[in-house]
Amino acid sequence: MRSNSDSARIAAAAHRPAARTTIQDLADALGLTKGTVSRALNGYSDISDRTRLRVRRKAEALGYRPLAQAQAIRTGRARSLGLVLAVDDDNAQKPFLTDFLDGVSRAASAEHWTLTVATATSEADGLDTMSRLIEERKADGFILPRTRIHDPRIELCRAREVPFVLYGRTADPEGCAWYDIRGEAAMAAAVQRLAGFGHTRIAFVNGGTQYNYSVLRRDGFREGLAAAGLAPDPALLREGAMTGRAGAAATRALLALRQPPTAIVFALDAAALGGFAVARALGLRLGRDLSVIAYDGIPEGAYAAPGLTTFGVDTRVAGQRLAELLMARIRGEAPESLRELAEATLVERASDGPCALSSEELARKIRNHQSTSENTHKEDLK
Amino acid sequence: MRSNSDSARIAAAAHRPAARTTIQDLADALGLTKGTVSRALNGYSDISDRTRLRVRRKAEALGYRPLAQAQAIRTGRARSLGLVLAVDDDNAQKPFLTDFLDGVSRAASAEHWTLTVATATSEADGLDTMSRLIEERKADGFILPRTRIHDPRIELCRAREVPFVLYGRTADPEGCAWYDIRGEAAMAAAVQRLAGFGHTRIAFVNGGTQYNYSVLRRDGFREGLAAAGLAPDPALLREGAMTGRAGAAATRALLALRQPPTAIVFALDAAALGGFAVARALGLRLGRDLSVIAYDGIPEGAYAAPGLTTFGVDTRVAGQRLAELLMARIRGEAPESLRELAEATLVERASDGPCALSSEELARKIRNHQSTSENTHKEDLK
DNA sequence: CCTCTTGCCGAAACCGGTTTCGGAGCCAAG
DNA sequence: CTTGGCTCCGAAACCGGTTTCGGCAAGAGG
Repeated sequence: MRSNSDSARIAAAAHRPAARTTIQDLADALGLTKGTVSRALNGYSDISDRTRLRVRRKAEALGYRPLAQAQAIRTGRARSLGLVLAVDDDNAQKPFLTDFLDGVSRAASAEHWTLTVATATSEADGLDTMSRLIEERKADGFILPRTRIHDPRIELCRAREVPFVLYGRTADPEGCAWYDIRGEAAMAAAVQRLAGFGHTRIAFVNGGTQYNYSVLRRDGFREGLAAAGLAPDPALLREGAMTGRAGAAATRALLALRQPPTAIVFALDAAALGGFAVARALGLRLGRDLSVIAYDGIPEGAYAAPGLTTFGVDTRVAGQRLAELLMARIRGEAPESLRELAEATLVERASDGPCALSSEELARKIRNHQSTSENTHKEDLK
Repeated sequence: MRSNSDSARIAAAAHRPAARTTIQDLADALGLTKGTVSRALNGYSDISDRTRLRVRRKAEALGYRPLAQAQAIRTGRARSLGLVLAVDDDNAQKPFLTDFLDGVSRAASAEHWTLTVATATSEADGLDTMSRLIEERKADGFILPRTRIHDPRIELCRAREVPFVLYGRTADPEGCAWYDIRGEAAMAAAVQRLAGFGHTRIAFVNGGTQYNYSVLRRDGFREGLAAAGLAPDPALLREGAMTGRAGAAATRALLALRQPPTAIVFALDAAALGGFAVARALGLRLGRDLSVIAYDGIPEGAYAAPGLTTFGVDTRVAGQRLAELLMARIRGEAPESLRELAEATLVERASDGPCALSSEELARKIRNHQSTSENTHKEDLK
C-alpha cells in the first residue's frame, strides 16, 4: 500500500468540491469535440455562426462556466486583478477602502474576473509581495494606488512586463495607464472661491511630498492664486501634512504668524480636521473668523462641527474605472489610450464663508484669546 | 489563414508572462521524472529520504514555485481564501478593514495562499457572489465576518460543502469553526467597572439585533449587573444602535427619562460617539456628569473629547487567526477543534469616572440646560 | 469534369501540475 | 536457486481547458 504523509492523508478527508459541468460535458451534449466548443465560445472565426449560437445556448442552459485556473495554465492569464495595499500609520485611504474595493470588485466580477488583495507594511515588503503574486501568476496586473513621483512599483512592473494602472499620475508617464482626479483643478477652484469671498491671505497645507498628487495640488493652488490676482507668500505654504496631527501642527504654525491667513486650503480632509481642533482651541469660529476648504470628501467631514467644505472624490467610481482600465490593458490595449481624468466635486458645507476679519484683526483676536485662556492645549489634539 | 475575433486578436498582442522554472525544468536538472519530483515535494512515502532531500535542495536553488492554478485543476484547491464584504450604509467594520485585511493577507501569504476579496451590497448579492466564487473555484473556503444569529451564508456553505470560518459565533454551532472576541465578558466588566465607580443606574445601548454578538453582549451586560448586585431596568435597555446617529437617538431617549442613567455602556464605539454629541449638547460633561464605556477600539475614540474608554479588539490578530483556522479547516481538520475565543482589552481613557451626580440631580441639570439653551439641535448631529 | 479555394470541424498536442499503476532491483526467507 | 516482499522510481493517465494542424465537403472558376 502506498500512503501519503500525515498532512497529505488528512487532505484526503478534506472537502471535495462539488461537481460542475465541464467543457467535455458540454461537447458531449452537443455532439462536438471540446476543441470546437472552446473555439466557438472564444470567438474564433473558423466556427459557423449556426454552431456558435448552438454552443452558446447550450452553455447557457447547462450553466457552463469555464474554470479560470484551467484556462490560466494555457493562456497565462488568471483573470485576476492584483491590489497591494500599504498599511501605513498615516493611512489616508482608510475611510475610502470599502468603497474603493467595492468599485474594483464590482467591475471585475462583471467580467468574471476576481480581485486578489494583499497588504504590505513597507515599500520593500510591497515589492516583494507583488513579485510573489507575479511569479505565482496570481495576478495578471496591478492597480497601484497612491502613486509617487518616482514609484518603484512602476519600475517593477516595467521590468517584469506586467500590466498596471495607476490611481494617480507620475513623473515619467512612459507606458503608464492611469485614472486620476484633477486635484489641481479643485485646489485652484478652492482658491478662487475663497478669493470670491474676499480673502486675500490664503494658505495652503499640502500632503506628503513623495506623492505625485502633492505636486499637482500645489501647482493648482498657485494657479488659483494667479487667477485671482493674488501674490504667493512662501510663509503660507506648508508641506507634508497627511494626518490630523500634522494638519494641526501646520495650522498652529500658520495662525502664529504675524500676518496669519484668513483662509486655509488643505490638500487632505484629514489634515483639515486636525486644523479644526486648533482653530477652536484658539477661540476662532470656523467659517467666519477662519475659512477652510479641503479635499477628499471623507465622511467625517460631514459630521464635523461645522461641516467641512471640501472637494469630494467618488472613490467607488475610481475603483471601478481602474479595474476596467486594467482589464483593457491586460487585453493588450495601448497604455496611452487608457488615461482618464475626472473632476472632484465641490461639497459646500459651513467651514468657509465671507472674509469677516482682516489678517491683522485675526492676529489680534488670537493674541487676546491666548492671553486670557489657559486651557488651550487641553482641548487640543493630544 | 485562421484568425480570432477582434478581441482575441488583440489578446495575441497582450502581455506575455515571463518564463518561470516549471516542474519539468526541475526534473530535468535532477535526472528524474516530473511525477517523482511532485511526489517528493508533496510528502509521499514512496520516495527515499535521500531523493526527497535532493529534490528539495534543487527546488530551492532554482527558485521553483508550483503554479497554484495548475495544481488546482487536479487537486481542486486554489490556495485562496474568500472574503465577501458587506457594503452597508451602517458599515461598522470600515475602520478595521485595513487591519483586518492585513491580518488575513499576512497569514495567508505565509503559507503561499492568497486572499480573494469581493463585495456585496445586499444579503442576496453576497450569497450570489459566494456562489460564483465557489463555482469558479476561485475560493477554497470563506471567512464570514459579522455573523448573524441565523446566517444564510452558513447555510450556503453547508449545502455546498464548502469550508468556512466565522468571525463571531452563531445560534447553531453545528459544523462551524470560529474565532470570536468574548464581548460578553467585556460588557460584564464594563458594568462592574461602572458599579465600582458608584453608578447604580447603568444603561445599555446594544447593536444590531440580527447579529449574534448582540445576544452575547446583552447577556454579558445582564451578568455584569447581577454580579454588581444591581437590578435590571427594561427602560435602560436599547437595541439596534449601529451608527452614530442611532447611538445619538438612543442616548437622547435615555437622558430624557425621569430617572436617566448616570452611565451608559455601548455595544459599539460608533454609537457611543454619537451619544457624545448629544451629551455635550445637553451641557453634560462626559466622564463626570455622565460616564460612557463602549466596545471596539476604533481610532476615532482616541481623538474624541474626552477620550472614549472602550474595550479594544485586535482586529489584525483576528484576521490572522481566522485565516489560519480556515486553512486548517480546508485541509480537513474538524470544525470542533477550530474554535477560538479571545478577550477584548480595556482601554482606559476619560469618558468614565466616579459617579458625581445622582440620577435625580442629573435629570434636573438636563432640564435646566434645556430651558436656558435654545441651540440644542444646532450642535447636535444633523 | 477537374482543380482550387474556402468554410468548418475533428484529432491531437499542449499547458503544468498530480496521481495511479507497474515493475525493476535488492534482500531475506524457504 | 527460487520465491516473496519491500523500497523506490518511471511511465502514463488525468485534470479542464486552449491552440495547432490537417482534412473533408461544398462551391467557384476554368
